[in-house]
Amino acid sequence: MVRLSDVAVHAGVSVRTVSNVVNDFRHVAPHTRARVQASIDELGYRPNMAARNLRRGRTGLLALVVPEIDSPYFSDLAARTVRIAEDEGWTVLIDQTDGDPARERRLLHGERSQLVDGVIFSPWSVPAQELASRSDATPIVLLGEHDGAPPVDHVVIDNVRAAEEAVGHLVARGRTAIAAIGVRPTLGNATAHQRLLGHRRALATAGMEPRSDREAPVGSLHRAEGHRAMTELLDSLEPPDAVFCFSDQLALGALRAVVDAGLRVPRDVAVVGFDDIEDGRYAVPRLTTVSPDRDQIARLALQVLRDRLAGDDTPARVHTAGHRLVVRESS
Amino acid sequence: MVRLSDVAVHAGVSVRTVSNVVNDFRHVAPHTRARVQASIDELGYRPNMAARNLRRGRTGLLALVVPEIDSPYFSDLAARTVRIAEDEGWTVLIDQTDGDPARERRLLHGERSQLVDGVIFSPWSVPAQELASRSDATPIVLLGEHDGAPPVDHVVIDNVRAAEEAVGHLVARGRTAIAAIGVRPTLGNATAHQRLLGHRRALATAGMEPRSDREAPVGSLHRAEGHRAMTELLDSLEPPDAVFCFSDQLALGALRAVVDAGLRVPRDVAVVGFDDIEDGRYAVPRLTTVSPDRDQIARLALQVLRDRLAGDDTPARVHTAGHRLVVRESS
DNA sequence: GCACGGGCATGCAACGTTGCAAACTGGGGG
DNA sequence: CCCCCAGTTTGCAACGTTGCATGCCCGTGC
Repeated sequence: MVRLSDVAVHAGVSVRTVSNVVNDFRHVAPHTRARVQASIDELGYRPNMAARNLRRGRTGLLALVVPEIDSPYFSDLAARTVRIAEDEGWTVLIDQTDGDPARERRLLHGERSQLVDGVIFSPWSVPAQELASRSDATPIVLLGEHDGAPPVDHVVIDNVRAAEEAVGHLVARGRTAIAAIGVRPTLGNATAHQRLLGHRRALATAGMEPRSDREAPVGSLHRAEGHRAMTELLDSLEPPDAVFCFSDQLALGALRAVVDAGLRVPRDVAVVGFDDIEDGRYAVPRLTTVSPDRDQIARLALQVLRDRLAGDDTPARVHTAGHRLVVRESS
Repeated sequence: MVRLSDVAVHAGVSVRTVSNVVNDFRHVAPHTRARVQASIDELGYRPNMAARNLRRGRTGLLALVVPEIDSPYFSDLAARTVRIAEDEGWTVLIDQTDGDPARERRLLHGERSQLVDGVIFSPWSVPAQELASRSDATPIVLLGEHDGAPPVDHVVIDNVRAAEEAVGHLVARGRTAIAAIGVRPTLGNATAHQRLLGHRRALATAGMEPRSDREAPVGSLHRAEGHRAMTELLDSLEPPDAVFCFSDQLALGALRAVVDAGLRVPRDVAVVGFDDIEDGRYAVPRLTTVSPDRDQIARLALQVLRDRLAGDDTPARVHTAGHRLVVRESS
């Protein structure tokens, strides 16, 4: 390992001067800078991050905690976050909870606290009240709503309104038996609840009765669950002619279930998803969906952390990112 | 921030003893351990990773460098790697190159070298010879083959054989005009070349002539390119009746192109992909594909790094993971 | 000619931890 | 009764870096 002192000896300057060159300190004479830089290059010096972090009290790392990195929505979000964070000089560490409450809890309460400067947390099963009782001092920002507005910064989209728009679109298309897939029994996850609320509101606006047998719960947001739920809906006495799914993954599973039942989309059943994942754009038929502004979500989350790290101690706020309904072939 | 010394004062022992408790050192009296642990819990002590890393000379971090985290293949691989690495006490940092040669180069030559203990690198555009000239001492393991067998550890699958099996399957299905999509002009990426080789071999075995107008190059491995390439193939004078795509993403794009052309899969054109991403399992029709054993890939890569960090300095080797052809509806 | 100031270079100390080796304890054997 | 040893605890130093404060040098202005 090459240290600053090695470079200093090689260049015939002090350790401090080498450090000044490495850190682009202003007051370094051009020829000194050039000489030191030459030594750095020749010796192949790399700053020791551990030492730098220790001295600076910052690591330059952020944790992005998601239920699963291999779900399209989160991998897309992760990719954007990594890119945007990099532009601001941060490196992102991705943590996967698999929805495991124990793991979420550990990460929430500071498992990474001395390793990262801040945490972007997408909770799955940890209840809101527990978020509030967090004692760790590392700045954190939550993705997604949580009931009871815990005193933690949030980045959200307007899920109620988005769901309302999606279902309103189905109504406008003349659908009369509109089901929802994606209801979550877990209280912790308010996102599903908000979307259900929007769904019901749109039905109410259209003068339709919400029917609990058309609000299908799921165990996960994966395709398989969408497939299963849709199959059950189609097997019911009064099958729906449209379905609003709380994720594109569910929608793609549902799409497949419609095909498996010998029906056509959108002729027999219209399908709308949520998330705007790439698969939906290439599905047959192309999936109508709600597209959250992920870049804005990532940017807002990073901005919150940046502000908090800069000493901003105003009360926690909720930051709302945009969304839009993208109508394609499936509805 | 709570330090070891704070805990030491609180528990009435030396700093070193607290450290011994934190690190599960054997020779600590049970009652001492209990008392120290109580202080740790009460004060909410968290080890300072920067200091620990500096002292130990290890960070416990690994970098996983992939072209893009939001492509299904890599996000799936990343998810598995993170899980398996965690079991071994490692934390994985995911780096995204976007296929940018400059960024690949930086990461290859040690941009992260003082931050991570090892690197799992999935190169995209950096040529093999440059891999060989790597001077950085951080252990590295490459995913995917590279011509010229540079002196770096590799984890691969037998791409030639896998491609041969895939195309052989199309031959067995009675297809006579079999195209390939995914040829890469870049010399660096030998994977595409290997798959093309397997494709040609299978054709030769079946007594068919390889035709360069049925070997479609692509600019990326995304759906859009698969769509474009397939559209062009279908527009040719003698359109193929089957296509082997070098990735599932390409295959899904191709699938869509067939539908857009008013044709049916597999009746008019059979489609086979490569990677076994989840979307393929739910596509309409379900995609036939080559499924690499990703868990084995991740495990092999981690094992290589573990061995190298333990001081193994035997010559670099090539480690081959398994694969299998999964026949579904698209062929 | 001298004082001053801005640009530049440096020495010292400290960040929080762990490796090392030494020091202490109590119990059993000589 | 003393010594030895295993078990336990401790002090010291060092990991490589950067903040702070200081000192040096040279050019400018009086």
